[in-house]
This record gives sequence, structure tokens and C-alpha cells, in this order.
Amino acid sequence: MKATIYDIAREAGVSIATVSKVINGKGKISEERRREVMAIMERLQYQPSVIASALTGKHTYTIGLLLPDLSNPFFAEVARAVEDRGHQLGYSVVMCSTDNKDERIERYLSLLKQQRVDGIILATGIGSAEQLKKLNHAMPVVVIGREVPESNLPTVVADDWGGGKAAAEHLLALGHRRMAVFAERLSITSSRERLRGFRQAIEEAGFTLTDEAIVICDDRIDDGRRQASALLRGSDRPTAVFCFNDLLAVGVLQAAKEAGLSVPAQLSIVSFDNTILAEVTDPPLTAVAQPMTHIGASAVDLLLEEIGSKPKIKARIALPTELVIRRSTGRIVE
Amino acid sequence: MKATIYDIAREAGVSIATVSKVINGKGKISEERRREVMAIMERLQYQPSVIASALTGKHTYTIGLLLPDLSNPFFAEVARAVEDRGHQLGYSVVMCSTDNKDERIERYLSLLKQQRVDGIILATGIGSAEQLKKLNHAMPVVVIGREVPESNLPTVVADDWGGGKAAAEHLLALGHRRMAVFAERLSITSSRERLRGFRQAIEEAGFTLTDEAIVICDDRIDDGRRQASALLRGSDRPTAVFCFNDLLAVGVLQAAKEAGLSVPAQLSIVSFDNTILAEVTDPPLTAVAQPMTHIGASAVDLLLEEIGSKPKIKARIALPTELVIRRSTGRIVE
DNA sequence: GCAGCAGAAGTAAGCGCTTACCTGTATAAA
DNA sequence: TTTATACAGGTAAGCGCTTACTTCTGCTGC
Repeated sequence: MKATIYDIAREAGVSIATVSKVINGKGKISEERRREVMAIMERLQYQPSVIASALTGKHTYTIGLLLPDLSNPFFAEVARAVEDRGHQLGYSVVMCSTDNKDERIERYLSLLKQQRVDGIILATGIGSAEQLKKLNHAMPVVVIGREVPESNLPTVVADDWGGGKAAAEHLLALGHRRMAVFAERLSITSSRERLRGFRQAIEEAGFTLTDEAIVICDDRIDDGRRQASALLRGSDRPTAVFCFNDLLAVGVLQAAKEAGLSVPAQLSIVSFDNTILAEVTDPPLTAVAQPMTHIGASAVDLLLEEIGSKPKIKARIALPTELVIRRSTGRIVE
Repeated sequence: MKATIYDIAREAGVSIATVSKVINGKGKISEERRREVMAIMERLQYQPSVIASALTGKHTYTIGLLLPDLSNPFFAEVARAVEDRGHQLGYSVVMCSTDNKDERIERYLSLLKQQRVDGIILATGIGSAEQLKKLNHAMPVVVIGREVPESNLPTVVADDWGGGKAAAEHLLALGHRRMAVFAERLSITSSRERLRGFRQAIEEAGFTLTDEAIVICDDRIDDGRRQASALLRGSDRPTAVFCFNDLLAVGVLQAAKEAGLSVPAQLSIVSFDNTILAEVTDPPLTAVAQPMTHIGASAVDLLLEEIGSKPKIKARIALPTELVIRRSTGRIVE
């Protein structure tokens, strides 16, 4: 029913080796034969089987993308970029939303191995450097958005430190002194870097950021809101908060409104990521923009390099962030 | 380097057929042997090659999902659901953002065929019923969110008609009479159904919806905003608008604010989809909710049924929508 | 006029599995 | 004891490709 290389060969009166060669542009084939064969492939709507060719030890032209959640706009955007760049280069990409759960990660990894994907892009928290090394021993891996200290894996990250710093400087320039930070788990390097940059700018300005001012949240709107509600209730509430992603920022914004605080007159909010959410709230969010498209595309490029080349130059790409000033930040109006 | 079925067989002192049988739970194998073999697979970290088994004429355990854009929250949500259900059933899913461009659709389809995916879920506009039939001739297809009149393909849709009707009834109950509709291309059935439901409710109430009140937009915030700006400028502007998705609704909301109109006091907005965007705007949007998770999961179920069974019962699933009332709708305040 | 060679094509051995079919053995039926 | 029979397992033929190697022509160059 479906044409195979044999059908093409028979129809063209040549051997399957010849057909294979014209498909892959290898070996010496006369221009004449090449045309004939191509014409027949066209006529029979022949689609070479990636499956079969993969079995011969080559590539499957498939890569896996592990991320926490596809329905999170940040990751959706990155995923879109990975997909685009991948397809552009002839690769399919298999998406895996892990919810950051070890069990799911295990399952997906196993599935991807069975599918013999050519490599994996990890944008999700995976256990130890140890595990990662083991994984990388099995197949090429590129890590997005996180440094894995001792793993020496190719990585693409945003300039988290610089982003944190820029956020602080912006807020300082507006006269803010009492600030809070809403962070996801500080176990991941990107969060720590954002915090480090933020704190450094504050200290350089001669102020301090106490540990109490750091709130750890789940990566969800409602958790941001819940925790912000508590924080904003106090009389020594901050005049500005820096959120480590848009979801948290939305939560904080909602809490502020519920508490009757006007943004930015009484509370300034700086977010991180700059997904579509930042444009849609009211006021729209000042945010440290991550180059999501760039991140995704770079990860693919790195991965394919890894897949293709022997010399394994473990690259680490850091992409610049950019502070996008919108209306959620301003001077305090007494 | 990577263990194969031969390695397992050798190690266990059995034939590869036996190993294959224990892997797939077929044939008669003594409990004892089974355990032995399993233990060895465990020890050698054996991962059977889906590639190889696919070649034997079975499944690749991969399905393709074609959608317009992964970074659109609506589709991201559906994609997440498809992915979840798919993985749950042992399938990988390959995402393809088509931007609704024929050229991209073609490329993806060809890629998916070469990858020999077991089936395809189509959530994107594809040309004619003709093309679809041809595609379905090549492999199982399930269509999401659209009826394809003469194709007789398994389909999962939301109750668009009911959603449109509910939107109108809500607005009518609030006293609105001059209403506009912001729609994506009316060439797709779901848009037409929403419109039909909306119009029907209006007519049943004894009013009419003129063609001038129907604005066709691209599926983007800025296009919604641009067109809304023009519409809201007139003195005979509507008091309520019904948008066919959240992106358009956000655009309309932004335009309203720019025009100095307060929502809902001077303009009510009902959206469709109920993605995260609807919760995040200010005011949050009253919206006809689509059961995105349910849609995605059902599509997978339908597809796997299609893949597995001979008798081909072409199902058509219509899932209920639900009006979620938030603060973007209300009575006109003179 | 012939060795040497490059160009063009074919041969056949796998890649890692599944499966139809065959074999050998212990048990039940005759 | 002989024969049928279910069990447990093995044999080997592919699935649709790639590729190292071989073969056959027709030229070059001396």
C-alpha cells in the first residue's frame, strides 16, 4: 500500500542502492538517473521511512523537550521556538510536560529513550548533576535556564543576574527602599542569580535586602496572590516587589488590588519573563524580558551541534535580558 | 554500547523470541523464565527500541498534533491535554505549529508521514474536505474544533452554538441591544456556529444583529484592538461586544480603555475560550469557557480508537461550554 | 595496445525487533 | 504402551532502509 524503496527501484529499473543514493544525495549518480528516480518518487508519492533509516544506526530526527508545563506561557513560548527551529532543520520535537515531578520525568526520559530521540533539551528541574551526567552519557543533552554546576553540559541561560540588577536599579531610581522578592524555589540557579543581582544592586546603593523580604512561592498565580495578601497586610509592607516570573507578578497584582492598594502609586511591581501576561494586566507589568524565542532556538542549535560533532565543545550561552518598563512601576505617591 | 534484545537473550541463555515475548507479554512463558529475563533487562537497563519494533509493521507510538500556534494560550492548553493523555497511554506527541499557513501544513504533514506517526490530531485549518479525506486515507485523523462537512472524520468540538447563545442571552438580560461581534474568519464552522447561536438568541428576543456589527479579525490582540478602536469611535457604538476568543477580547478591552470607555459601565465584553488571559485582565473577562483539557483528552481517545479498531466508528463528540461570568459585563450606566 | 582509474551502478549484509511456524517434552487420554 | 495435546521455547524470515564492497564500462596516458 505505501510505496517503499523497492517499489521505486523496480519502477525505475534500478537497484535500491541507487534509489537510496539519490534520496540522500550520496555516491555517484548520473544526472539522468537522478531525474528519473526523482520523478518516480514524486509520482508514487514516496515518503522514505525515517523509522527504517533510523534503524541503520543513523538519526531519528526527533528531539525531546522536557519542560514543566506547556500551558505556562513562558514555556509555551520557548517550546514554540524550539519547535520552529527544530522543524526548520528537519527535526520533530516531542513535548513533555513534567510538572517538575520526578516520577513524570523518569517516565518521559524512559519513553524518549525507547523512541531513540537524537537528543534532549531540558528546561525542567532534574535531580542531581549526577543523574544528569548519566543521562548525558546516554544521549546529547542541552540544559535551558539553569546552570548545573559540575555537569559541564551545554547550557543556554538568560542573564539572570543582570536582569535582577536592572530590576533593582529601576526600583531604586524610583525611590523605593523597602522591597520584597517573590521567588520560585531558590534551589535553581537562575533564581539564585536573579536574587544575587537584585541584592547586589541594592547593597551597592547602600541599602539591604533582609531575608524576611524574600518570599518563596509555587509557580502559580494563586500562590503568589495568597502570599502577597499576607505580606501586604502588614503596616511595614514593601513599596515595591520584584517577582521572578509573570505568574507570580499577576498574583501579587491581584492581591494588591484586593488590598485596595493602587499600582504603582502605592506598590510597584517588577516582573520577570515578559510573557503575554505582562502586556495584558492592568496596569501592564514592567518586566525583565527573557529572550524566549532566542533561548529556544539556541538550545536547538546547541543540541544539533552536540549531536553532530565529535569534538564536543560544551558551549554555554548567556543571552541578555532587557528591562521593559510599563506601568506597574513608579514613584510612591504619598 | 546500548543493550539489544540479543544481549538480553544471550545473558539469559534464551532465544530473542523468548525475550520479545516477555517484553510484550505474548506467547507462553513460564513464570520463572519471565522473572529471569526481566531481571536481566533491569540489570542491563535495557530499553526496547520502538524504532525497530515499528519497522516490523506495528505502531510507532507517536502521534502528531497540528495546531496554529503553541504560544496561543488556548492551543497551549489543548496541547498540554493531548500530551498528557497521550503519554498516559504510552504515546509521544509531536507538536506542529502551523500558523495556519498552507506551506507549513504541507511540510509538517510530510514530516509526520516520514516519521510514520500512528495518527494525527488536527486543530488547524486545513484546506478542503478533499485534502482531508486524502490525508485520512493515509492515516487516522481526528479533527478538533471544526466540522468538516463532507469528510465524515471523527471530530471533537465544543458546543459553539450553545456558547454563542449563552453569551447573547447574558448580554440581553443585562439590557444590551446594540451589540457587535469580533470574529476570526467565518470560514471555519466553529465561528459560524458561535455566530449562529448568538444571532439566534438575539432574534428570538425580537432584535437583530446586522452584518455591519460583525468584525472579522486576525487572531491577535493588536488586530482586535485596532479594529475595536475604529468601531468604538463612532457615536452609534455598541454597548456590548462578543469576541470569539480571548486574544480579541483583550484587544477590545485595551481599545476601550484607550477610548476612555469604562468596562463594563459603558461597554460590556464577553469572550470565548476562557484561557488564563481571561482571569488576568482588569476587569477579568466574562467568557464562554471551552473545556480545553477535555477536548484534548477526547481527541486522543478518539484517535487511538481509530488507530486500534477495524470497525471505524466515526465518532463526533460535542463538549458543553459554560458561561463564566466575571466583571467585564454588566448593565449600562448612563 | 594495455595497465590504471574514475564514474555509475549493483550486491548483500546488517540494524533490532516481531511472528508464523516448528520442535521437544511432560502429561493426559485411550 | 501408544497417541493426542498443551506447554515452553526456538528458528528464521522479514520490516525498509544504508553502506561497504564489488563489478562493469569507457577513458587516459604512455
